[in-house]
Amino acid sequence: MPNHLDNQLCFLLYATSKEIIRQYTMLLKPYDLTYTGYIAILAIEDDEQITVKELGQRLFLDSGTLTPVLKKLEVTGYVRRERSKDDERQMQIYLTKAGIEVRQKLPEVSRQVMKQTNISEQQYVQLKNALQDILLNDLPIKDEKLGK
Amino acid sequence: MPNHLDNQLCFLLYATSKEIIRQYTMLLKPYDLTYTGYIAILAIEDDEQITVKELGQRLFLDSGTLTPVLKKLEVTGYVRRERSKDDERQMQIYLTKAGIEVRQKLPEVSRQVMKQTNISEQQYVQLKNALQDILLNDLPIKDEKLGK
DNA sequence: TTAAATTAGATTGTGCACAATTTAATTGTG
DNA sequence: CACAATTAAATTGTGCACAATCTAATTTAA
Repeated sequence: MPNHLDNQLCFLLYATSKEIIRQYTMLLKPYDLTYTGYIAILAIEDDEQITVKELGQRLFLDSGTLTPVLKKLEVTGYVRRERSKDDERQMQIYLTKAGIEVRQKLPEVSRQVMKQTNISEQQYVQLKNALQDILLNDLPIKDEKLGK
Repeated sequence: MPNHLDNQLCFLLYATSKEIIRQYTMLLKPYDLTYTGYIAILAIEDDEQITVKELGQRLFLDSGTLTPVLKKLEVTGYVRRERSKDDERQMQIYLTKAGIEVRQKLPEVSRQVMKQTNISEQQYVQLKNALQDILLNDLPIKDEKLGK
């Protein structure tokens, strides 16, 4: 790697993240899912109704990103979107039967990517902790979301 | 974090990477640089002529991403682009005087972001090694680029 | 040596990310 | 109550990423 980038943690994060997401994207194509659609479906529990705002908090994404993703998931048939009766500003999102079904198949995709990545259990844990620490420091407001 | 995402290394990589790049982006605005422009300038040595292809190998980016970025850097005045005399298919990219000057100021940006991140030296090294290992496993062809 | 294959870069199309703005609904306050 | 302030989602605009295609230049091989 080039002189001034090889010591840059950010560049490594950026490149590694892109590469792993590229692998997910390929494996998700058969399900007609993008990576963003994938994490959205994972973040919604089977029996849950969730607003765009709360989903955005879970995924660190805003409505500008989520609205088109959720609309596409709706067209594909994995979620439904309904205006909340209580508060007409809110959209209630929930999984359809097809969404619940595809959600059950997704851990296998994750397993396949992790297999290719081929890191040790120890490194996995270290990496997870280090990344959570960084997110904690950079997003102090959202501490509670990381379960710390 | 939501049940099924909190154990997902990929999601942590993705979220952390986005957050750190967002911080870079804010700090780079005064220099009229995006994060992609920033890593491009870092990857070009002061006295170097480099092709789009080789720059892409250093940055893990293709011409579809780099061409518009380099064109914008050219308009801003940080690089120049010239067709190679030897091989008319190649573009030779090199830093202008302004590019060399801004490049010298960039380590300070990186230092500021790392300060906010507030991770220990030990974690920094662990994280770097773990990420390099993953990139190595996922991009076996490009091993030599990681200096391993 | 020239036609086929390869290569470099540019272009096109899709899909995020995210800031900023807009719209509509709700809440808070005098 | 009325109206200002706030809020949720959608919209708009910019800038990547990356696959796929295209074009032009170069290389290979019959």
